[in-house]
Amino acid sequence: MNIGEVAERAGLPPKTIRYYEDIGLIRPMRSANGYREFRDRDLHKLAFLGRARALGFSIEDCRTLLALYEDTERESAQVKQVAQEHLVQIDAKIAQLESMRATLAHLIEECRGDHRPDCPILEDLSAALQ
Amino acid sequence: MNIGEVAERAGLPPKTIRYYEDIGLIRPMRSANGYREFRDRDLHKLAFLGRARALGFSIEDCRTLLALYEDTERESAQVKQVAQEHLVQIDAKIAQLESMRATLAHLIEECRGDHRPDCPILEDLSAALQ
DNA sequence: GCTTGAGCTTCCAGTCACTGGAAGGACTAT
DNA sequence: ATAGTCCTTCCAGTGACTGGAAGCTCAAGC
Repeated sequence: MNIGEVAERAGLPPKTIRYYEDIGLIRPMRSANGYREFRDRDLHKLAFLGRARALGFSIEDCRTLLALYEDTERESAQVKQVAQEHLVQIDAKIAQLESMRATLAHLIEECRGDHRPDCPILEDLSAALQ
Repeated sequence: MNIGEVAERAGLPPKTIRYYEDIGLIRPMRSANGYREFRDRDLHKLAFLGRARALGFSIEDCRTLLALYEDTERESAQVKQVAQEHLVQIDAKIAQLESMRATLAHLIEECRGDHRPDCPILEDLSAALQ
């Protein structure tokens, strides 16, 4: 398979696939013409990466997960730990966004949003000292 | 005020304040020795920026909000619109994270996390191809 | 055989909002 | 005079791509 076909099937842009090769996540073969030649195994890895990225794992986490995936001697505890640490990060981000959301939604409610200049949103932002 | 004091009082690192000057958000004066000389107005702006950034507004949004803040002729509707668009983005991010969280939490529950290699998390990731 | 267009290659630069570090000048206290 | 802290500028790196330029390869049609 060339990069276009594998991109289609893995659901990743060709640019991203080249980038993943650059950083050593995959190692496709090369045809005589210099084109990358992807095998099923590469496609499978790329799909794995796409799914892991969609779950928000960092590239370094993906590297770890891929290594665990290829290691038939792995202990599932190792995988679970990576996933649990990621879940903690996700929860932290959600909490931060919820907090922003609450403040912002409150300010928006207070603001009349008309042609007059007085605005509780700007008042809040400008009252940030202390 | 020098940059150290204003950094302390605005709650922003000096590096960030220099960066904000670089991109034209603030324009502190200069003392004869080449040091930046911040006035109350600059401090106020920096605190405004810190608060807006803490609410997740992008730098470009901050630029807009700061301009509206300084424009006594503004209509509060303009401010409200910027804030509402930002709220939509926050909601989208929260939804995305909640979706990731749900999938990940489910997979983590399923995984025994012991010394054996079989792992529903890796199985899910590797089953990404249709 | 030639042309056209799509697909592939590499390389460089840009994104966003900083952050770290180096090299060196200015100020303060002893 | 010295030491230590604060300030300056400039350059490079972060994460994970993404856009674009310049050029090679391939398949189809005339």
